[in-house]
Amino acid sequence: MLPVVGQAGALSILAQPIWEPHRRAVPCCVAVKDGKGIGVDILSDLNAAQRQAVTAPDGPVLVLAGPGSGKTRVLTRRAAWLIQERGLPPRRIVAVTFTNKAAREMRSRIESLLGEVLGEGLRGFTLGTFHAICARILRREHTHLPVSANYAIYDSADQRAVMKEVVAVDLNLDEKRYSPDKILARVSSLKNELIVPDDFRPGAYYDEIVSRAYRRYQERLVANDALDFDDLLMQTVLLFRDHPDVLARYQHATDYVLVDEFQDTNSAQYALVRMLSSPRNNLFCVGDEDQSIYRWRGADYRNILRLRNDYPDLTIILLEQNYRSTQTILDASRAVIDKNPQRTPKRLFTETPGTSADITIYEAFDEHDEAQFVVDQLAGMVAQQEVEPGQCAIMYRTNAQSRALEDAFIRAGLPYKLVGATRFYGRREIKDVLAYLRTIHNPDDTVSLLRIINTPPRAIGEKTIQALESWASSEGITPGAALLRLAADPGAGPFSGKARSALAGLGALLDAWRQMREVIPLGDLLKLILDETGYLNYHNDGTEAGQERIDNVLELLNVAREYEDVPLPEFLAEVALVSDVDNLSEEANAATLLTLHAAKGLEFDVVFMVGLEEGILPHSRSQDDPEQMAEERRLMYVGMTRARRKLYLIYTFQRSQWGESVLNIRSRFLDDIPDSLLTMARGATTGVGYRQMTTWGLKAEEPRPVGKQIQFRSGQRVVHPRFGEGIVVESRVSGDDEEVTVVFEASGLKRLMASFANMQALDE
DNA sequence: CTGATGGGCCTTTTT
DNA sequence: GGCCCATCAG
Repeated sequence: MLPVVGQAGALSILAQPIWEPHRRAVPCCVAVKDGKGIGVDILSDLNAAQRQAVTAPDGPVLVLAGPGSGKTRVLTRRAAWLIQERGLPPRRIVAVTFTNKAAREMRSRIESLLGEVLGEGLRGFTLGTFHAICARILRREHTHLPVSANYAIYDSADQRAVMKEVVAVDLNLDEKRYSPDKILARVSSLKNELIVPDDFRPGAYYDEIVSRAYRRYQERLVANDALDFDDLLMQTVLLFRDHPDVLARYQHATDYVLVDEFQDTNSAQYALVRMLSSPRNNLFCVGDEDQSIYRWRGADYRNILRLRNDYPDLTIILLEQNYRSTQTILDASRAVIDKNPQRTPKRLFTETPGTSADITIYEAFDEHDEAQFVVDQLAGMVAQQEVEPGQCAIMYRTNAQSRALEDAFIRAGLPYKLVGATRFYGRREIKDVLAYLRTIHNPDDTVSLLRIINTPPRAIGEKTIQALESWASSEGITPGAALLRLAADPGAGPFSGKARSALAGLGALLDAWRQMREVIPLGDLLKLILDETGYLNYHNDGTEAGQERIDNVLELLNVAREYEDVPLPEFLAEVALVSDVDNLSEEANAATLLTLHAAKGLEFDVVFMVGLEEGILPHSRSQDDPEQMAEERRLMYVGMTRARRKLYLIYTFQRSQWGESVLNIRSRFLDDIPDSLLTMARGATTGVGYRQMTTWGLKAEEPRPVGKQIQFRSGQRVVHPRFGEGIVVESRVSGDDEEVTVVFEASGLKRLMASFANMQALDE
């Protein structure tokens, strides 16, 4: 028997006005005592172009805003202006941002701008990411969907679990040949293009598999009462397309739509923006095609062009004055981005002069030297009181690069903030605990149930799970529902004594929690789960890693206590949609380590960009596609333009990648910056290619002669009859021969045996 | 049924 | 260098 619970949450959602978001219990700072007058402020401190944008007439507006040109400022002022000068009620405005953090900041800025004039604050103002806004719409309109109002939001790990089942069980294919991740990537791009399984016409054989997998995957999601990230967008668009009455309701409730980071919208998001803002077409988009870095996620900066075509009366405003960086940093960034074809040329300028000392270029020996250099420079500047640590950032292309940097910071005893890498909400222990909450909330979410069914171990193994699943399916219910039935009627089902008591025990716990959640706050519920499962003790193995896991769970408990009076579904949805940047704390005065992607929209006094090497930035996976290469260049541009006063550009001579040493050539992007804008730090050289390595030849460790005398030394120039000229990287005795590693000018890295290679040493 | 161990893979970026 | 998976002994 299923207990009837969960109505309260649903009702409180339905009772809200159509657009009203849930307001968190966490106090949000409303700067009421701003002292300034009311009304005049909105246009103060704006340049002509910014003012033009803020006060633009109704209808579609596109603001093309270069980095540091006051994009956020224009967006918030526009919203405030609409509310105050045009008298629009906040609840009739929809504003979309790229991250939750940006949304939070925008809200508090508007509130402080408008001050007391807004008695009740921004009540009903719809402000959030596309995903968050869509999640809310879908929950409210679930009757038109195949899922309930309690639907779970699956992240990539959950998606993977589902797709693995699809490939292995439903399609009976080899996971090695048909990687779930690859298929998911295809499915994701199909969803971003709004292509449902029925509309997909596979051409090649592989797509035939994708098509079948896509269909089964969707079926499994529905069976789990779940949607994935891409569904949030696609299903909302489909909902609006197939139910004109629903769309009309939202359109009537919406007078104005504002969109930030417009260059990073995908087809689904673009469709959504068009639908919502129609028929009034009061649409205000802000973006910069040069900062479009999410192509791989379906984003298409050409939406900016589409906007021009779709709205012939589009007002376009260019913001070209930069208020962030020095002239030197701006010139160097421009030298890099100017090489991209097909872009609107911009004349970015600043009134802040600069010198060539603003940009330092450094060739490190390897990633450890690189990290040490960063730490030394940082510590030096902080000691001289030239900069606050919190105003410094170290940026890299891939998360894997953070490790060496972290090590150096730890060894130097310097604090740092790390964005991404092992994302808080991606950690195993956090996912475990959230899976408990998700199962309580929605027992049909089988992915979550399977995650916790034997975590911590409670003697429910593979065999028992299979028995549960087959019994559930014979009864026509989900495994979660089967567990609850077993709790109510421990005699049901075909289970042996041990398995039966284990399953019924878990079912009873679930059942009890499901009833408790109605009457106790979220934090208490979580505490109860931790206590009754012994989850913390499960990780208490005396190791450092175990303690860290416990700390993380306790941290989650703190978060849950902040959401005390928030209904469970709201909490789960919010938690599923938080990004790393959202959690970036402003409090700690420590340097920030983050990927270039995560750096978008942020600014720092001092920026270190590391790993500026061919294969890393630009990434090797982008080499053969000009479009992707253009995106790598934009990534470089985004990184450089984050810096206010000082920019370090760093690359290494050699780097360990995949556990072995690799010799890298410095990034082509560096060579696009005129020397006159740069200062060379020790070790840096201009000019491309392997020649720079001679600098390090002497620094490289001398091979220790073991028994036999060696012929070649690292750093030595050699010539090979077939490969031509090169430089020895390493040479060591191997058996009774000598193994020489050489990087050749023409053909790159080769490993050769001295006795066969017939190489000649060259004199310098 | 669990935990330890070793081999074969990779690794871009994230809401 | 690390993660996931399969395998095996208790």
